[in-house]
Amino acid sequence: MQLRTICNKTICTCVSSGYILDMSETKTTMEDALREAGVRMTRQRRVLVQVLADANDHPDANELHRRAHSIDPKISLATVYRTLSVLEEAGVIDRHAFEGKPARFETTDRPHHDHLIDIETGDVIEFRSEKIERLQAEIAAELGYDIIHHRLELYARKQG
Amino acid sequence: MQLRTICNKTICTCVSSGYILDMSETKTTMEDALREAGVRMTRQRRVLVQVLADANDHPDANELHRRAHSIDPKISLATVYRTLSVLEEAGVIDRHAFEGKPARFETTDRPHHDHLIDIETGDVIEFRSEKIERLQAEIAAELGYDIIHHRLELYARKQG
DNA sequence: GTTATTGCAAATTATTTGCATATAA
DNA sequence: TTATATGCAAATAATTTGCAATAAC
Repeated sequence: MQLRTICNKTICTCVSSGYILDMSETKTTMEDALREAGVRMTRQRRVLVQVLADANDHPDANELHRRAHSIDPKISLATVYRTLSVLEEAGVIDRHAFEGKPARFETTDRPHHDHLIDIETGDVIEFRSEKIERLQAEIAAELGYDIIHHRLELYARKQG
Repeated sequence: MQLRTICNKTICTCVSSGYILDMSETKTTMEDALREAGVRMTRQRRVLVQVLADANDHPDANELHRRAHSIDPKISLATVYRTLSVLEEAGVIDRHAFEGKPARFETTDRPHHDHLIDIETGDVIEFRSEKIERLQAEIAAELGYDIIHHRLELYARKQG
């Protein structure tokens, strides 16, 4: 299992594949995908895409606004929220609503994964289990359903 | 796999154990547990415990208030919220925050289970998979964590 | 009798929306 | 040029809280 620690906020790990990609290309890829989807590229959207591509944690709307604002003060929180919905719609970001807390976002450039949340610190660790993925699909099928998406979160405390 | 359908709002199933218990005793059990925990039993709390014990779906605070109110109009929404926190704290109910929607509650009298949410209708189906439970614990352990609680939700659409 | 709980209304938090103006295509 | 996006401020939705009145133990 590969493990990557980034600041004291977020840890990214890829349990099975363990591959890490070049983030510098993420922004371009996202913009391409957005044009593809017919999304009008405004200055504000470009900034937000930038901020999201650069983020290696799971920031919420407020934090994204803070970061975007420091690059270009001409960007409002309302636009951040509206843009996040557009980007989510276009499939370039994922929205996670962890317990009670405001929604947090991340780009979809890495393969699907689930999250372990450190309940003491709020840190987020990403992981992926093929077995669990498979079992989920089996269960849904048994119940006569197709999974559209799912959410697996482990709220945990460091051992020892 | 056992399956129990209740109104067009919620379906309860127990994948592995499939046991169904006598709900008429749930209220007494809850009140006992609460006294045990040193929780002062007010008229409002008794009503809410009643409503929760009778519920076989996953009502939100508003709906619980509606039901409680119809038994005893002298109960406010604020008290419902406050009581729900007390009951959760005491471990007699679980709080679930499904995507975006307000939190929904259920008694903890049945064994732990996860949820499949029908994204068309909002229906909730309960299921349990020992294998997934085990895998989760293994993953957390591998990352050096102990799971305090977790959340697995399958957002799905009926087949065909 | 003392301390915790209630109801009410006001506050808070996260997010959304209406509308006049600005901007991408 | 024409539809779409933006900023601002006000609206909404879910939940929480302060405080004086009330009820549990």
